[in-house]
Amino acid sequence: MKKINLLLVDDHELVRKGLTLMLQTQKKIDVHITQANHGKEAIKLAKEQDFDLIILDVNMPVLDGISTLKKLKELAIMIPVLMLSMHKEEDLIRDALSNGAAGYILKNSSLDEITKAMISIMKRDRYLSNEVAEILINHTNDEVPTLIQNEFNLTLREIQIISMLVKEMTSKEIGDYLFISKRTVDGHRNKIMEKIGAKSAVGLVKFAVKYGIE
Amino acid sequence: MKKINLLLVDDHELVRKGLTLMLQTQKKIDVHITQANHGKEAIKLAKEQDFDLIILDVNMPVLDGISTLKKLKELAIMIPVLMLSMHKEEDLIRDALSNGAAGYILKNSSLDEITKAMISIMKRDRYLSNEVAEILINHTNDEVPTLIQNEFNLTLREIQIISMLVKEMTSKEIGDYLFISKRTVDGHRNKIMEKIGAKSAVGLVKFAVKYGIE
DNA sequence: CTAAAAACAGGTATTTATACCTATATTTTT
DNA sequence: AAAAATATAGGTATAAATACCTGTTTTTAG
Repeated sequence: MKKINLLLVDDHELVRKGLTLMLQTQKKIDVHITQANHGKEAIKLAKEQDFDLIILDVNMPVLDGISTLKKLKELAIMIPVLMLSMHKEEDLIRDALSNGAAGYILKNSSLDEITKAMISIMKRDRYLSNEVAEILINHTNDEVPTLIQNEFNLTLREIQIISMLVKEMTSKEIGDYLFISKRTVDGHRNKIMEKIGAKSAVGLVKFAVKYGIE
Repeated sequence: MKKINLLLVDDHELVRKGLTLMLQTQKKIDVHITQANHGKEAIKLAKEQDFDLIILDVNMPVLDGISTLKKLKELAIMIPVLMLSMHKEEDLIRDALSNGAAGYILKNSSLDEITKAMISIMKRDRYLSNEVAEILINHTNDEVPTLIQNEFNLTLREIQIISMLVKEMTSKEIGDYLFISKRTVDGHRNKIMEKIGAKSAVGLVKFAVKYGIE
């Protein structure tokens, strides 16, 4: 069997090392592992190199798992993605699957389950761990709330402005950069604060950090 | 240096393997590791064998970390315990420390930090990671500042000011609350930004969120 | 004991943010 | 086709933050 070229994305060194060790001590599959700390790094690597499989942690700083998944689809990077999560929240699972994740397993999975998932996905099948499958079966179709858009109705422009404000840019600097008036930027900023319920730019920054807009 | 006989308690195989690998690939300390899945198993092992150190996950099924810690004290098992946690909730940290935990670190710790913590604790010192220490400073009025050393040399007053700025309070509001001049608050804010290298209050908020001062 | 750092606070000036107002062209939704 | 939301941007005014200056008192460290 051919060596699997795996991109492993998780912000915890502990988890990366653990999975690496587990995969090295089994004989079903032969894996070469490249590691990434967070989504941003993963995207950079996925653009440069050709992987057979990506294992993506759901909860990460800088760029979370779901956002990374979306970004990969945007970039038309068609590498199958296995999501790895600490939590079994239904919303996250649905969000991941509806954004093209090939599988979803929990971090308490055994080595056996992880390799099974990897093999399935390499064969272009989907894989859900039993626990995850059960959640989806029992709680039927409610909606898939996309993290920020649906909850706060932020526009792409607004998110762009947020990300620049969080880089410590002033309204004037942002305006100059985007070739729009400082006033327009102010307008966007105020609209954003209104939408998310922030009293000042401070609340805006907290919001941004919380939702991984950086 | 003598071999440390470590009992590692975590319900995630991934984390146990990861820590095992990490500890094997460093040379500062020599460790023999016994693993346990959850608190109940840990207590059984601790009664049978003599360990030098216990690393205890906070969130576990069957018997969680804090309960295990309590149970160990009840049984007069005096092995030092280093708590390992995914979350930085103040209550958990206080609960752990007041029940005799010798240290508390987060799962995103580096290998270096983990070994540092282990060495400290083996010397019967306490060890708190910076993130954890800052949570305690911020929410305590004037308790135990001796434990705390942070890399930015922030004073307690400065951390207090940060925590209020992050609550979206203005300099004037903070001044009124603390019965000091708005100017003094401005002075503190500027000093803080200088120390942490922030260009504006935005950078200050990002710093605060990153270090769990909220 | 002396020197350094921290906490305090006033002055002045400039820049930035916030709070209101207004309006128009474009895009999206119904 | 009409209505709603978005992105644009100007005016005016106030509040807040930032950048300099200056100083005193208290606390901490060498």
